[in-house]
Amino acid sequence: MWCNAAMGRARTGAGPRSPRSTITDVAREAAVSPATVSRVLSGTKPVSADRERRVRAAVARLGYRPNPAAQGLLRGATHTIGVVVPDLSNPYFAEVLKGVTNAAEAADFRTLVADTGEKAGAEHDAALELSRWADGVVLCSPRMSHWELTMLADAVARLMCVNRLGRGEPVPAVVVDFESGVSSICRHLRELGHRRVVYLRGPNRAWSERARQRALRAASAPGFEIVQVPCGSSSVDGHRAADAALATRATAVMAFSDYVALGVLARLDELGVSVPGDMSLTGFDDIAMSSLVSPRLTTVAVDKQRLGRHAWQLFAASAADGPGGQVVTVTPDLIIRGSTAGPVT
Amino acid sequence: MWCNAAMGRARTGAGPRSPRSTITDVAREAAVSPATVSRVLSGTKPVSADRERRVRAAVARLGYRPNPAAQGLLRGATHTIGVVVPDLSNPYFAEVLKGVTNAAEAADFRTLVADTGEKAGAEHDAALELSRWADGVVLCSPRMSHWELTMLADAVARLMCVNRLGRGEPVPAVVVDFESGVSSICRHLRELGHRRVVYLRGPNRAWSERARQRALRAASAPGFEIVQVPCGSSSVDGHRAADAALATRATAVMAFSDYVALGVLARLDELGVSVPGDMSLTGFDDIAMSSLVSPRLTTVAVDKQRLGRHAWQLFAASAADGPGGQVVTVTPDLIIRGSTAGPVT
DNA sequence: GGCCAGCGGGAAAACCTTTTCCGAATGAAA
DNA sequence: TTTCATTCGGAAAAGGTTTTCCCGCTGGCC
Repeated sequence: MWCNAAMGRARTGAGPRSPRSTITDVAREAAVSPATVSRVLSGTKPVSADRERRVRAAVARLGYRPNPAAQGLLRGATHTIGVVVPDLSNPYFAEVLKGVTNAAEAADFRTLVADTGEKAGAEHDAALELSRWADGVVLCSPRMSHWELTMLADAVARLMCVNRLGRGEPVPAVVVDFESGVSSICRHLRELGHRRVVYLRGPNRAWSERARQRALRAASAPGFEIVQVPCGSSSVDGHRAADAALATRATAVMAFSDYVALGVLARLDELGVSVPGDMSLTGFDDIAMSSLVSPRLTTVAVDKQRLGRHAWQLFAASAADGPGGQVVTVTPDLIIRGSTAGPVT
Repeated sequence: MWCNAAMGRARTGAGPRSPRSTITDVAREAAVSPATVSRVLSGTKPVSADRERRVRAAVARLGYRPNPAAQGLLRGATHTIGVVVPDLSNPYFAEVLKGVTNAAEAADFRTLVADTGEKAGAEHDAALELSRWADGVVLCSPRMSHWELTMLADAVARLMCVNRLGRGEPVPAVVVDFESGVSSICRHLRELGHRRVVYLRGPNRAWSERARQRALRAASAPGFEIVQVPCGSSSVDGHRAADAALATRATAVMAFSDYVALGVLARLDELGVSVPGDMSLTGFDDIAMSSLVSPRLTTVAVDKQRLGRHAWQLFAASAADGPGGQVVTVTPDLIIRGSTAGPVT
């Protein structure tokens, strides 16, 4: 199919530098009007068999493909969705992006991506810029202020959030039920007999961190003490914070994410602290690597591509309905592996 | 800056559903012609101070942003670059994408992304589709046939490859010097005293695998035997292939990639085989996780974002020069960590 | 004081596609 | 044979921006 087009172009001797052929060229070549070419290609209205054949032949011969800018201009829509992520190096966001991209592709949409380099200040502008080109924008774990997000929602017609949910933020969102995840972990550790555990905090500005805090408050009780240590969201942060965690004399470490947990695990290994013998360890997210390290990491599994697919569905829904602050919640599952055990007594 | 625009829009009471304001609206608001508005915004020609002030005020009040489709239509260029990756879940490709995106952003370009789901058959069509929208397309580790690539180069004006280089493929490329990397690993293992090592093969269709094969042929010699075992490119493949590798009675395993090596490491751990005590292990790429596992992985470090940046530079260069089959080679560095040691004798 | 140069600004064309509107032609029915 | 209905196809407008072309005005120089 496509090879006809390519070969046709090659046969004409037109190099890739030659200006792309337009619908008018095709029309002239097929001795019909541009309107007829458009009709054949879009199937809007029936065209006589003879003309259709001529048009298809001309299209193949010239390697014609409609100019999307012109289509976009006319339709007022670009068939493109934008995704803003804090950091493409982070597999979590890459997976969400993949989920969006695959869903978009299936609907014949393109995906524009912007990487803000973890700078919260860049998120607003990136989204605004993307919204010029895209019909809608997905914000991945945005750290921007409530105020900025509200402004943005006002400027961008079809805005969706992943893992960010605010009261009074009228933005459709798909969120992981962090509270349920953290609760499962707490319950698991308590049932194992832990009485004093340490939690390594993520970035304060992250909405997901605040959600975790709510769950921690609910879970802490007499006989189950939770000590907090500031940390961050990367494995390097975890590696650095491990010593402070040890100093708390807790028997288990709950890390903000798998990433952080892997950093902790590496540091504990360096220090000769056995996991789970001397110290239990849990993560969050279930990234691919977590089942490949030793011991395999007890964590909470989130289907990240699914988050992306849901975000796409919110986008698709926003075409029909008005802009409703619809929320999809994805509940993660506790995966008990080898990094947790009862405390040494 | 941006908040003026947003607030202006909010102040007018125009919801996000209202049609976007056009240059004509701004012109009417500022009591000038559309041409003047364009000139103020682009700085093409000087405009009197008074008019300029009026135009800027109107732009802010209406929250006007030029329609990129119209600009693209007129300029014949979209200020967009496309990137085709086999799998966004693979951090290697995500990093390359990040490199391209960041460089593009700096030049005020947008980035379109397509994920082919590791299906070689989808690459050609994805690239062709992206080329409709983008001014150029970067192909990441394409597995398509030589023939398909040649066809594609003919149809897409500004095509660049990452980690794919063919004689007679007139496509600018940035490639890792796999042969140098594999040679370093072989030399390292031989110096440690290994005499019989196993290589876990990657996908046959991958160009990088063929480059590795050339280096292996050059390195194999009497007294340094290289046994090959088919494997694949994922950690799951490595996990599966570990048993076959053990059966070869080699003293070291060279994996196709870090990913594969991590799978091997996990399997060896399950089997109670000590690394590097009983078996040495090497990877390729130096992904983030490789310095976090225990033992830390001896590997070859490739700066993946740099690959992306170089791809961008090739794109930028292709604007000036004609389409030359320029090639940038990035030489990776051997990183000796804890997973290699002398063989047990 | 008159003429020329230069500058600022507006009108309009061009970019490419889709879609509406209308005309023409063909077929059937009266 | 005439008329109406139906169908197919072409002409043209619209969509938003940039840029060229041209006009008018002002300032300087002779």
